[in-house]
Amino acid sequence: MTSSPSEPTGLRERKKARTRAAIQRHALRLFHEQGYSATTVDQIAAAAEISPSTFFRYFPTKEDTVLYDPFDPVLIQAALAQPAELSPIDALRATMDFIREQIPADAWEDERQRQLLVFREPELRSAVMDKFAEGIDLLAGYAAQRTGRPADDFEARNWAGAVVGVVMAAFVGAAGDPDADPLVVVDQAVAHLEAGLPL
Amino acid sequence: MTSSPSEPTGLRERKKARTRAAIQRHALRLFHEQGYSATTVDQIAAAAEISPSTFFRYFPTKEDTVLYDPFDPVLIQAALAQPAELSPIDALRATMDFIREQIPADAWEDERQRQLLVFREPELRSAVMDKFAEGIDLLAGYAAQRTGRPADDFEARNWAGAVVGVVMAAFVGAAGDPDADPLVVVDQAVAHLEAGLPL
DNA sequence: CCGATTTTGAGAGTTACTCTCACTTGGTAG
DNA sequence: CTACCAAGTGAGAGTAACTCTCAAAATCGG
Repeated sequence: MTSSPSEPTGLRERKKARTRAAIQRHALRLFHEQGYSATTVDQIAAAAEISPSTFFRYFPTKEDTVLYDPFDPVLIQAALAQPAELSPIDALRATMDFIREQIPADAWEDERQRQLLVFREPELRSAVMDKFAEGIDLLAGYAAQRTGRPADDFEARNWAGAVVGVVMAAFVGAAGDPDADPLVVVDQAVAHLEAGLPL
Repeated sequence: MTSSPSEPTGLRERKKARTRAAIQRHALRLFHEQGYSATTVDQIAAAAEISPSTFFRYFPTKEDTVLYDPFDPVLIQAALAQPAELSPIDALRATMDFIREQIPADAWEDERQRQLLVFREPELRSAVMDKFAEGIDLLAGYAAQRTGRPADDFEARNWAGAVVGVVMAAFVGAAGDPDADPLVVVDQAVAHLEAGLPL
């Protein structure tokens, strides 16, 4: 498959990574073909040519095959790398611009497919919402640090809640629309938030 | 055949309501005593003196014994009853005041216990987050209606997302603190949101 | 090449949930 | 009062997501 750019790891680790990727790929394909709940772990294991017990060594739950977002760590890295002069919200915007420029279009398309699946299946939706909630903690710490406040500052938390909420609304609203670009929608949402949410 | 069930006075219906309440009561008690995942449906059924299959006739899933919020419909009713002159956010505040005045203290205490449980158990947390997400749709429609906008208005949705996000942040932040009064925390959160989220 | 470590597969066990079927019980009409 | 119907119930079989254990196989370090 895709040749790793520079991974001087042992054969063991490469094989592991390949198996992991294979499981995820086959899982997503099967979910796409038959739906999430109609696909059993046994089917995924069979498709990836591993035993069912091995499946659970790679993914703690069936959900996790879909839930893992490869861009999450990239995004966090980019956010932390923003210049300190920027306000939290400007830093956020700059981070999104970074994504727009750095992520190749086809990878982004895969990611969109994943998002669509995740918002369509009710079982997965709730798991994703929980990830959003985790995002509040992350963003709150980020905002607190950037504005020189204590880590558990109430206003920083509140701000983070509003940002995540606005993003959540955008995603939930656009869940059915396969043509909506999440980045654009989030951009608009953040702008409206920054303007003080005029109604 | 009797086709006007406007009066819930049959012996059958009363028994049903009693069984339902008994299941829920024993479920919550057992969850409190042993933890949520350590409690099996069979145990709940045994405690409520019904067969396991009957359990699922009353609650589609084990989660649902905890997830049902008795104040939800009351809250929605109260929100809809607010005078039209109030801005969406003032209407919201007035609704919370209504709760504060109308809900008896002991019922509210039970509700707080339930909330604590729900935010502590990771399995339940994600389900609750999904309920929050549903809240966005509800609030968005509410705000749109109050400001004379189309039901799917972007800014109304966005506003709803921010409000729900802020509330979510408050709850998640106060999840571990059994002394925090949710109403007070939400009050502060909404005030900060209204002030434009200064950081 | 050999011994230690890691990874894997087979299989048994638990639990949430589904479905079917026969039985009982509450409500009602004659 | 009786006979009948529909609703509520329990027993039990079945499925699927996990969990755990143990032994075989692959990989690695020396």
